[in-house]
Amino acid sequence: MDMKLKQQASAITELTFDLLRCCEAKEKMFAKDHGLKVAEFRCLRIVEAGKSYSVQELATSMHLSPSRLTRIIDGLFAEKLVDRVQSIEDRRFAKISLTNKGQTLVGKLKEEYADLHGEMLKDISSEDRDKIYNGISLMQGLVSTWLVRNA
Amino acid sequence: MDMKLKQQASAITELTFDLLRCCEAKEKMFAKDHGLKVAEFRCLRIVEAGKSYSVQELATSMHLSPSRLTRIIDGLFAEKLVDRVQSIEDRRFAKISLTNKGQTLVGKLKEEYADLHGEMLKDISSEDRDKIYNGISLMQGLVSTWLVRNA
DNA sequence: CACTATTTTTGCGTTTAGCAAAGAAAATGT
DNA sequence: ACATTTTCTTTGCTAAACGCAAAAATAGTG
Repeated sequence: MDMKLKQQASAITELTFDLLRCCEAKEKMFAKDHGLKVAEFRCLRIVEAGKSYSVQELATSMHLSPSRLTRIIDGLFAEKLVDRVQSIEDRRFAKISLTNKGQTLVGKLKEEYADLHGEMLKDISSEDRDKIYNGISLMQGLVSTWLVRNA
Repeated sequence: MDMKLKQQASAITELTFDLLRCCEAKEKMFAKDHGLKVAEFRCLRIVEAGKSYSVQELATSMHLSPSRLTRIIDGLFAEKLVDRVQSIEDRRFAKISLTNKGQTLVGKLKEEYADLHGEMLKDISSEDRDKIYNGISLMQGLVSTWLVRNA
């Protein structure tokens, strides 16, 4: 009886596809409104204040190539949003971290991006919000492990 | 007490963001494996056999500009996957539809893309699949209406 | 110290995307 | 009837996003 699975898979495929398009549009709008390129916004969004990252770490967590990350970081560095120093222990490594200016911006960015989602979520019940959280959480886990196995 | 909302919004923001990156990687892999550009796959995925579409229809449903669509269709046309004819009633309109070759491909594409998701979903319970469906469905609706209002 | 492995950067080509202007056809006003 | 405006698509141009392969720099190893 995995007719059921097939049907569910089909529906979820369709829905995820649509969600993706919408969220991409949403990200693009948000980045533009804040004077950032989409790639820059995506990168800033994952660096935490105080921590430092290698190019590779950022690349893998963004699902991009290291060379691509070099370019994105170039941009952020030019805007003085991140520092880039050679690691002392192993000078092959770069250590990328937020400048003060970067920290301020990222703080604002995260705040406002969450607010945007708050705006979307404010008219539904708390239970429905939990349903969204649980559903997306499950899906994210599945896609993520699938990717690891198939990449 | 909309502290709760803020917290939920924050968590959903984070999760959606991660899901997005993974699904983009997934789409890219799938398109590449089928010898298609990502944009082409995305376009083919929304055209149904037997129907015909204007450039604008495709553009809006893909959240892209008409000019971008012209180029994507150029590519599909060159590969003889779609036909492009002038509408007889109003010759400003283009009527884009799948060729036989296109129909065959799209059928296979949809089948295999759903199978890929079936593969991901096969090890969880039917109830959890419903949770995913419900969660993503809710979210998709919210983002979609938000976009309409804010674009 | 030569050789190999790792990390990042550079050069280059491809893909994705939109804007503004042009082109073509229909609708509208006078 | 025909000039004007509107609508739909395409073209020319530019920017952004991205990865591959080679180079550069450093570390580790026989």
